Amino acid sequence: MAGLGAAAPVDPASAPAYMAGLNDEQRAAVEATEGPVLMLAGAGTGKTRALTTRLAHLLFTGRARPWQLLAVTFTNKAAREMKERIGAIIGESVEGLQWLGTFHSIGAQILRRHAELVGLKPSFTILDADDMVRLAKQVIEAAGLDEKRWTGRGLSAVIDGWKNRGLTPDKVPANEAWRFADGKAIALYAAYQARLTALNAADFGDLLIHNLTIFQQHPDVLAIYQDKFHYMLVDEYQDTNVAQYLWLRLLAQTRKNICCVGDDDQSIYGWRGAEVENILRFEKDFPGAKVIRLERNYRSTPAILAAASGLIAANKARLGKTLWTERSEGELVKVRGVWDGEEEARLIGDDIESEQNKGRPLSDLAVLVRASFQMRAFEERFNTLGLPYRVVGGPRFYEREEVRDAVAYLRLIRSADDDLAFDRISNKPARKLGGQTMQTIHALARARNLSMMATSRLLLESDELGAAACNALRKFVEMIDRWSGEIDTMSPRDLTELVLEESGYTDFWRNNKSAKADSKLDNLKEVVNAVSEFDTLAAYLDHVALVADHNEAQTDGQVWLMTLHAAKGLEFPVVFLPGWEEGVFPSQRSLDEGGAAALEEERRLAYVGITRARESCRISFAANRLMYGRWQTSLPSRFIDELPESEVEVASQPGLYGAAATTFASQSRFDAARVDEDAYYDNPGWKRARAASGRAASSPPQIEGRATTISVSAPGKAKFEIGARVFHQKFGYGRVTAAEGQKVTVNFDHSGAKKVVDSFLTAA
DNA sequence: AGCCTGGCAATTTTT
DNA sequence: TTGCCAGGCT
Repeated sequence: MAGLGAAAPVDPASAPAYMAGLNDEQRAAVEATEGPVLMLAGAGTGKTRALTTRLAHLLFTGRARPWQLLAVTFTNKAAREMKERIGAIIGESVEGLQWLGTFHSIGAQILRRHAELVGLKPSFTILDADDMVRLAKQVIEAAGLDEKRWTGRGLSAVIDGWKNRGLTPDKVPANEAWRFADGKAIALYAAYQARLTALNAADFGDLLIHNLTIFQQHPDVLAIYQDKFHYMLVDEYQDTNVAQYLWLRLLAQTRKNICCVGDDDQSIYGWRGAEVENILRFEKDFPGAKVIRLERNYRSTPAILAAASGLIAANKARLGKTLWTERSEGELVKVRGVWDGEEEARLIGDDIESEQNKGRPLSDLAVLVRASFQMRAFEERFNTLGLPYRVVGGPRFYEREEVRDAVAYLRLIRSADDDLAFDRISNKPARKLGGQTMQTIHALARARNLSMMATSRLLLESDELGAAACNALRKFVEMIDRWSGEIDTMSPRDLTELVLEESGYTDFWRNNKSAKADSKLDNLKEVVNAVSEFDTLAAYLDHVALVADHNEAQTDGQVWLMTLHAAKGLEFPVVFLPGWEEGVFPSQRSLDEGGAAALEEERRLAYVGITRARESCRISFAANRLMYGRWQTSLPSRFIDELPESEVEVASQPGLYGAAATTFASQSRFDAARVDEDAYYDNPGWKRARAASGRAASSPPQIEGRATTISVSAPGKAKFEIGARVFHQKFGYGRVTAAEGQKVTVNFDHSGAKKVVDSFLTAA
């Protein structure tokens, strides 16, 4: 984006240089400063640019000072990027933009200032997802429930769901109690919150929920912030949950200068509480809102855009946008069917090598999967080919055992009441504080409602513990006390090094002979490095809790491998989208849990996947897949059917779904096998087929193009009688035990009962 | 305290 | 099939 550099000082009166190069819509989005604005920004339409320019514009024109801008994002990465780009435009420090950050970090900032209003000390600890689960587990244990049936994970999910909706325990509708532990859910939630308060801790959800409580109960405090934030900007608005929505609405109430940016078609976090409804409803929530659509796409070829648009058109709940581009024709979207997952990995591996031979850097290529278990096949293939690849996501730095342990020491030093930290490291490395002693401490702590550290001190004054335990505990407590005493005298880095050495924690891993020990020690060093960048231990600990990502080395020359979720916001010249099979994508599990709404979300995920591609998008599916150690036959994803044919080039292996269907072109899009699926009559492919054959279709999708007539063979009757001996290429010989349309259950001699499509079978 | 073994489950995971 | 967890064993 030329011309946006730290350019000349700008006279607010003249046409500002930073506006140069913006298209009309982007410019409108920048200039519509007053009142509510919804910026509907399609994939690849220059959203970030419009948004950062808007903020720069507000500053340049003197409408706001940096500290009067509230700009919220979901990720630290987005916040960082925004800061950098604004800095590049205004050509000066962006230090003053203290209210540019994630919902959670801003929520935490506000909460620290008013913590006492919700019963916390300003030094409260921020708990992450893992801590939440542990705490939930303790609550379940304390309630005497069956811990096998009711897990910490389960409870924390329920609580998190309520928090996403802005519900404190007193506000949860009574009829939702059934959600956990036979109606005890709400009481458990209340107990969980009580524990948090006792621990002087807040979980992620609390960072916003407590804000809401404070705003609602203390209008004077709310007024401070309503007054403070002259202009508000929200990125990825389609991903906001109810709590975030309420928070925004409260803050925007008086000045109403709120600009929400998002794309309803890219809402893929519904399962985490995001409400697409928030964006769909914006104009009702903020009367008089201007809606600005960014529809000009600077990223992809027309075929890619048309394929994505055709697909997403099948969704009902959307505001609707039409992406367009000035780019000229490129290659069609490729759809390829293969025999099994291994072959799919081979195909994509070959493609990658051939792109590489054409001189394309590997970092131009990305493989995007629905779920991480799908990555393994590719990793194996890439390893055999010697293709360097890079997995994005996966276990993160601050989720690793050794890192969490190290951090737990620091947490306990900073905040003695942090029982979760106490629990975690009191006997790691082993220092003779075994289960017996811990139980005594737990019991007393619960009875007295004291923290474990406080309880320990009490116990040391008594004769409750045996001499050995007493000694061990005393040593531990004294050690922590000694370190705590150094918080203000030592640098965070020195203190961390001291703690890791003196506690014996480093030795714990040095003495560990397992293969992992080396990398664990490296990670501990990395913690020390990370701490060095902070002036105070407190600042570091907040960073750890809120900024879970850790700078990873920037590498080139590696193929990207990641989930579709992780790919949102990224783009690549060549994108591979494997695993487009019913059950995998759309994920059966999603569909089971969320029904029609979930299907739409899966479709948006597909849309996100396709729109990541700049030049080439290659979708694939396998007819057979090894899942959980069982071979499953699978049908091509309905999303493949929903791609407009004019934009797609299909190259399927012959005979995927039986000998009868060797070429799809003259049959249905792929094979006859799918014809019998009941759902088939409802899907757009069928409707299109009917429309094409001149019969009335209930709602033919409005897809333009050189659509060819699709002839669909009549649903077949079961070809095999129950009891018939059959042969299957993969499973060998077996006997038919049940038949339902073309789905036949066969008891195979060697691999047991399986459901297969009858076209795979031959009489034996 | 650490090791073994059976049972059970198995997306996505911005903070 | 793998991988995690809890409970029992040495």
